[in-house]
Amino acid sequence: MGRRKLQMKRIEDKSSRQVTFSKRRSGLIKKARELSILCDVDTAVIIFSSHGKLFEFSSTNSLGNMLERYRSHYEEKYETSKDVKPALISHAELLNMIQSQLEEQKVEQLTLTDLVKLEKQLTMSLSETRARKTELMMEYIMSLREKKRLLGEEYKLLQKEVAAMEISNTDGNMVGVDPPLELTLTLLQ
Amino acid sequence: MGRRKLQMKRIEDKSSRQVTFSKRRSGLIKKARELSILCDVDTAVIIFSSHGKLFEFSSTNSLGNMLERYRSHYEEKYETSKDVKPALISHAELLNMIQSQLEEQKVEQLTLTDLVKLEKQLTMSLSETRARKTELMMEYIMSLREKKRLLGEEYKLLQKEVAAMEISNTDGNMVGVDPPLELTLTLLQ
DNA sequence: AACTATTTATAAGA
DNA sequence: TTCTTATAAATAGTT
Repeated sequence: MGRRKLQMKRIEDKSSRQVTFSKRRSGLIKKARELSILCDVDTAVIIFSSHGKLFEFSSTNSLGNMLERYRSHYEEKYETSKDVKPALISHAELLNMIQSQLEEQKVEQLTLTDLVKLEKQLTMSLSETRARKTELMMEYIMSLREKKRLLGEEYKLLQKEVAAMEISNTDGNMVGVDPPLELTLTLLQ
Repeated sequence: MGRRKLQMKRIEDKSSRQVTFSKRRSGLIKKARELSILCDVDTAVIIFSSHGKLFEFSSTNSLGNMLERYRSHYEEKYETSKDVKPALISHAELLNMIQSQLEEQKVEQLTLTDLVKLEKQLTMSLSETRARKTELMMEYIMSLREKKRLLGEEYKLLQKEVAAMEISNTDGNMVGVDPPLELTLTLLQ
């Protein structure tokens, strides 16, 4: 669809190959986006330029999700990568930045509804990330709590033993030691 | 490009949504193939229909190759930073979302330069927020460590007292109690 | 980066 | 569904 019909083979002229790459790349991504919106499906596009530069599109909030989904579609065994990362920024902040960036452009073109829609999109993707982060934090905190619990048990055991010694001491003639048994375990609550 | 211009939103009529899906899906894959041939690049497309059926295209022999390449590209990009994990939504993805949201507004008002500036702003703000979160987490972790440290000190004190009792017991005639003093404080490391 | 002549994709109709 | 066709959209070559 241009001035001439192209033969379907590599464009040899480097310059026009680059121009065509740029045009068709954005065209492809636009089509992928439209497909996902119009037909309510998830679409992803990955492009590696001849020099290894990556271009990507995903209709879901992360291309990683698509890839994971793709893998699970075929490979039942896929190591769930735990190296998932915290989300980073509030929606309000993000919107502020976007708005301020656009302020000098055509803010009047952006309705509140547009921003709300945008926020909704961002919210969805952020909430997932946030959930993963919370999970990781909870794991860590639970492991600390467990350590404290174990220590607390040892501590109580020791208390009992000390108490037993005291009793045996009152029966015998032991030199007085006055352990601070009133130490509570509030720290372990 | 048809008899009428479509609104860019989900096609509600199930039948025509299905027809459009079929047409545009093959169109998208055709475009992906042409892009890879004309411009000598590697392209992959993944589509999950609303009922989970997978459609795929890859210019290389296997889509798996593309995904591996994608993954290594991604990991390489972030491998150097140990503390900070990569965001689930990359800036590229974020920009995709923003752009798609704005597409029907006034895209022509947004130059690539604007988007690059926006991305830069986002990047800065993300790293700040990330740093702040790390700070907070560190604070929290440090407070837990402090609690453990205090508890450890009490524990050591108790050990000493028990040891003192034992010594006085060997001097006297105490009934044997054998406290597990070998309990270490490794948990507190 | 823009512009347009053409080709291509596709929405609705048959 | 599949084929047709009017029309929208993409884009090759040009400026």
